Amino acid sequence: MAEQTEQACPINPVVDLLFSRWTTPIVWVLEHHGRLRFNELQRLVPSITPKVLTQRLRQLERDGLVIRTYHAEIPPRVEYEISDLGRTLVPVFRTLHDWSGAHLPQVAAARRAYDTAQEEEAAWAEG
Amino acid sequence: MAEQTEQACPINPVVDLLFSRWTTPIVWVLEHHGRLRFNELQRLVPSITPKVLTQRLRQLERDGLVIRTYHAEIPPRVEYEISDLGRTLVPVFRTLHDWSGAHLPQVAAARRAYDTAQEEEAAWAEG
DNA sequence: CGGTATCCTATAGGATACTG
DNA sequence: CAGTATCCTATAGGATACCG
Repeated sequence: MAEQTEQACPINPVVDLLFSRWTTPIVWVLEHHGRLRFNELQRLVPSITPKVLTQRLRQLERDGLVIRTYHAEIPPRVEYEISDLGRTLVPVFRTLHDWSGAHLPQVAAARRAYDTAQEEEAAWAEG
Repeated sequence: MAEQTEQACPINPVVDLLFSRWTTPIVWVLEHHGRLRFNELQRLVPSITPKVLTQRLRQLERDGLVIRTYHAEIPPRVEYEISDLGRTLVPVFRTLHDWSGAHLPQVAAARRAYDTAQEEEAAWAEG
């Protein structure tokens, strides 16, 4: 199935890579705060649980977007930072951010229009 | 939670809007084939079930990215097409596509490196 | 400190059958 | 034709507790 979906939409692989849940907040925070320790990340990415944070960080590390550095001290210290490859996402994120600024209000308006149309339709069906 | 995640990452809303599952293939196909009927869409978006296709199309219609036209004929005919707002996504998708071409190979290489490192570590622990 | 382990639930989404 | 309706399952992810 994945292969066929890929064929129908060439950006599907990059969507899976970059926009699975929690990945953008983590990359964004690392991009803006530099090196961070696990607990700092957990504080800066609100309401993420340690389990899920670990999962996503491992995935991002494997994908080469994030670098994990383990310092064998007592107590142990682990630092996460964005990689050069991860930094190539900055213009991508800016594109998305720009699109948001320009067009999210239109989306909000479309939703309002759709919802009121639905309500009117329901009211009409009612009586 | 959604609000806090938004604060941590300003592109989170647009990610939720554009990159929830199935939305990019649908928008992509509509963008490249023009007007399509429900069953044509179902054929062009491989392996999607009618239930899920309906759900996503309703969402895209509500968000103003897709236009649904109902022709009250027998048999009924419904056409879906991308809206002007939806067409503003073309440069966004191109950005993602360009990033893929430039950097997905690096991601693949990073994964191979990570996996072989893991294997070696496992082999070393084994003896 | 930086995670694991375990358990649990909620939701997305698949399969199948049916209908105005 | 263009969907609904129903049932079902798999997975993501939350809560909590624990560990080297």
